Amino acid sequence: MKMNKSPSIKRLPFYLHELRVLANDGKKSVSTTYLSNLLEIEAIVIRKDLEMTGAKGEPRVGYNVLKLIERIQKFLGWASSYDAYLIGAGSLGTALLGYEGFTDYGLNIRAAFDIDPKKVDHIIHNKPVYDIQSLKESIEESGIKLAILCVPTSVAQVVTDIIISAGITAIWNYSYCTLQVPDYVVVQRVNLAGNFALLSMRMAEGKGATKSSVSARKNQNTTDPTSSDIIESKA
Amino acid sequence: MKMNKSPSIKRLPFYLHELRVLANDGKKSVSTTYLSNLLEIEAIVIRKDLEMTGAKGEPRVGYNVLKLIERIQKFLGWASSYDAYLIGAGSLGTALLGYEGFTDYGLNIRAAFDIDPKKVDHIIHNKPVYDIQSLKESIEESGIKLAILCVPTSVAQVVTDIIISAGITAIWNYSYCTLQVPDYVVVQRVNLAGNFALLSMRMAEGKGATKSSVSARKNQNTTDPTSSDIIESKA
DNA sequence: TAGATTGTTAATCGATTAACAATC
DNA sequence: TAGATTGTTAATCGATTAACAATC
Repeated sequence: MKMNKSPSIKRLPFYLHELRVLANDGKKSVSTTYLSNLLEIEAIVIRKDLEMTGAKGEPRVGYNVLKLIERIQKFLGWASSYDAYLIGAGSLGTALLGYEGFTDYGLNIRAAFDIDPKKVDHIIHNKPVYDIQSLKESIEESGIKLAILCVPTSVAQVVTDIIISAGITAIWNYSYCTLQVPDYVVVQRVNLAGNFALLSMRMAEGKGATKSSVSARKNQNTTDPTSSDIIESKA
Repeated sequence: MKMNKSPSIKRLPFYLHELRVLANDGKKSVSTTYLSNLLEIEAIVIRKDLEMTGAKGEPRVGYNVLKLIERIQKFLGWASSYDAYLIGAGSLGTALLGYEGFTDYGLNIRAAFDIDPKKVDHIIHNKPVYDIQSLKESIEESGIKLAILCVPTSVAQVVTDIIISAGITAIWNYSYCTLQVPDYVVVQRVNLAGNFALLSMRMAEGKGATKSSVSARKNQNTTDPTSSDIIESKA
């Protein structure tokens, strides 16, 4: 049984999302063939991924939707919520503050920190924004271990050093730079550029296909959730 | 020679970024060992990736910085600029409009489209925001082929159908849903959830490492740019 | 020369895919 | 039973890693 494969892990949230929709619709069970059609991922791939979570299906029937949701959530550690601080409430940080989908990941942004006096001590998307001066103290007092880093590249390393010294052990890095951190700190890096690189390569290939030359067959292959656009650290 | 490996392609923008910094500093040549230290990617991996672009290095010296930049840009198709429309100027869309780094990817957002009268016909981050009613016409007239999709999940498919009928052939999908598109349309999907899944799995592992129990050895392994957090379509 | 590097070939590792047995 | 499905085992494919020759 495979235990920790990144491509598989990255696909799990897709299953989870669809399963929640199904659960909402009152569906009791679901087959991998059904999910396969929905997500355009091969059924055998889905089955292998689910195996990793320890989920058990029933031949001829499929998987129990609620049990499967529970399994995946537990496997990902999304059953309970991670508290986090968001650092840098610029345009990207503000967008993330407003992203309600994070609760689906079991992620709870408790507060944001910024240097801009116009933002400090205000509320953005229902989250308090504090002065970055108080960041170290807040981390120490709250015991929060996870930081979402959205500061400019120029200060990313300095801020990183500070938050690590305050007790942060996991960083979701939206700043476009390689952070120097001690071994025990986990950094997960967002790589929008890499994602766009894949898109532009595929646009460039083109294969001469234009709208008019295209067959009318069922659309497919538009999404290969094997890879993605954000970078992770080694385990 | 490997020709189209996604993990490699996603790493290229990292090299490009550092190379530009080096070029700015007036550095003439660079070795893969140097880049390796900077990016925490194995030198042999970098060499293999560069080989893919057709770049040639000089034993004992390294690669010419400017030539390498040119090579990578050409390989990625970033030498000339892609014009794009951004659809949905909500919090995420607004953040992307303000992201100046896109010019580094050869991406030029020409305008945004939204349904909100408070935004329509205004300027956000120096980009005009038009009524989404005029989207179809604008695509047809401008001949723009690339759309950055930031609309709510509930309308993503409808909007997708419209823009494809208007001539869009490539979609960078920030909406969290699987889009149904014809074969000739390329969809690159952002998978923040998958990225966070990797982070939370690694946080959960933990291995009991706490700040105090940690060795002081040189930080490393904090970034493995092999995978990322956004999803791509099949070629 | 010794050493730092590129570039090439082979080996290993890991993920996907295929085949098919088992289930009811 | 036939058929839809899960689950398991083996085969294939692709990416990384290792080893080392070539260069100056």
